Amino acid sequence: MRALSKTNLADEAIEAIRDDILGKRWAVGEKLPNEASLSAMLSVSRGTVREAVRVLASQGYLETRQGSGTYVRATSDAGRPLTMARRASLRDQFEARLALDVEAARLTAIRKTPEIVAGLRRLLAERGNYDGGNQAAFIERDLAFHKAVIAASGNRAMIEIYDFFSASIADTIAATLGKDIPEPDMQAHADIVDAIETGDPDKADAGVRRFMAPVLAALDRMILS
Amino acid sequence: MRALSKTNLADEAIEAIRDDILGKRWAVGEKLPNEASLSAMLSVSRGTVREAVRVLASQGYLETRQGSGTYVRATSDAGRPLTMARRASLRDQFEARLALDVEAARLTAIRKTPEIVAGLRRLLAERGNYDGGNQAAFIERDLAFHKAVIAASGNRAMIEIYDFFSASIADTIAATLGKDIPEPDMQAHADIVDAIETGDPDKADAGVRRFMAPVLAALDRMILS
DNA sequence: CTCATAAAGTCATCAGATGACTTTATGAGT
DNA sequence: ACTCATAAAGTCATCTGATGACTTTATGAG
Repeated sequence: MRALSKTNLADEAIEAIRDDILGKRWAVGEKLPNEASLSAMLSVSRGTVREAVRVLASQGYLETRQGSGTYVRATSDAGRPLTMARRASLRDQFEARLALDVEAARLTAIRKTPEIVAGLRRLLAERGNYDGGNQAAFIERDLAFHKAVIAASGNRAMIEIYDFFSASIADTIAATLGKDIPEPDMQAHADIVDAIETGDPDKADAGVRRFMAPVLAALDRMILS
Repeated sequence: MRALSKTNLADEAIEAIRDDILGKRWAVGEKLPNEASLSAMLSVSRGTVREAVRVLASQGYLETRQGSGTYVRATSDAGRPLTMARRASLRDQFEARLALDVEAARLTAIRKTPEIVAGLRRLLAERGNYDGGNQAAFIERDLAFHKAVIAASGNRAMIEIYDFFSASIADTIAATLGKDIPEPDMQAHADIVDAIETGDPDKADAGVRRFMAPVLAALDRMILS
């Protein structure tokens, strides 16, 4: 390890600056030295410093304000763990997805509008029941419904994470499991929409759990067998 | 929306190039035009192109080989959404965290062992009540308890995401809010452990919601004021 | 003391040049 | 013809210097 940087001053600059951020050399909100100073400190040109700073800004560590300076936005390493979350077991991923599905259904039940309910009913109708045909297409239609529920919750953080998981789950299914997906429970799905329409978070909650339970049970059977 | 880029050619360049990558303009492994050409295409200087390319390389989309060229490494978008989740509002982040807290408490109630319960009680005792002292330290002790619940659930995916959010939330609080954190509800916390001990998922669920409700309410007040 | 204005500080971007590395073309020797 | 060392061309890596735009601070008149 190490010493793998023959021609890459910018990457070294990135590491040096990130280490200082993680090492709390500058507090959150504090201003970094200006580009000229960093350039001198690291013994690289201003252009190289700019490339490093822009990468760190794109990763959420820094924030640059023209005319003012460059500031620390976060001193944590968050964001990196997520690639690990994707490597968790499929069951764990489904369980995490369930947590989001439940909470989003609750929120949507509270924040619902007639338009939202109508949209969900339309998506559910389009989804239909699995007729034995193109499985990938059906999964996509099913996912469109669930994403719509999440989107209707209005919670951006949950939307992003759900996207992350659904993509990851779809990949895993395609790569490892193939056909053995449990039946989709149309009635449970319809119940969820009904609960949202009547504004009952607990019923929406229960509906989500009901439709997800057989999926998790099926996964458990696969793990045991 | 859009047209929010007064002084940020590099970000526009990043988007333009990423869109072309996502739009499969160049296949995986294919070589991009050289820096001078990209510079001309986008009507920006080479330095700006380099900043954009380096960001995309740091995100896994591109790979540069000195003397050879710049190549497409991946055309998928997985992993990117999470950086966006961090930019969601603090309330959204808390709500997402709640989803995980609830589900983890449920799972832990089902999968509990005497050792787990004892560990949680110990952490809760260490946490204590907020005595007006070092706030950051208290938040850390509080977080240690919640993380232990998540860890006890045994769900790796949720552990990783929780880490992601708690770090992000801690940063945001430190940077923007300062002192106005709502009271911690010790009784609700103790109730959670009790519910876990008796193996009652619904009670654990309710306990989590009870302790989190005032936090979300406080955030709503801040948004309104 | 207030506030408009000037000055200084800093990031954003550009242009040109040199070095280092990779790929391709060349051509002598076999 | 074929091989292969070498030259040439192409490309990224980095540096230097300069100008514009924006923000913050200092200034001074009222």
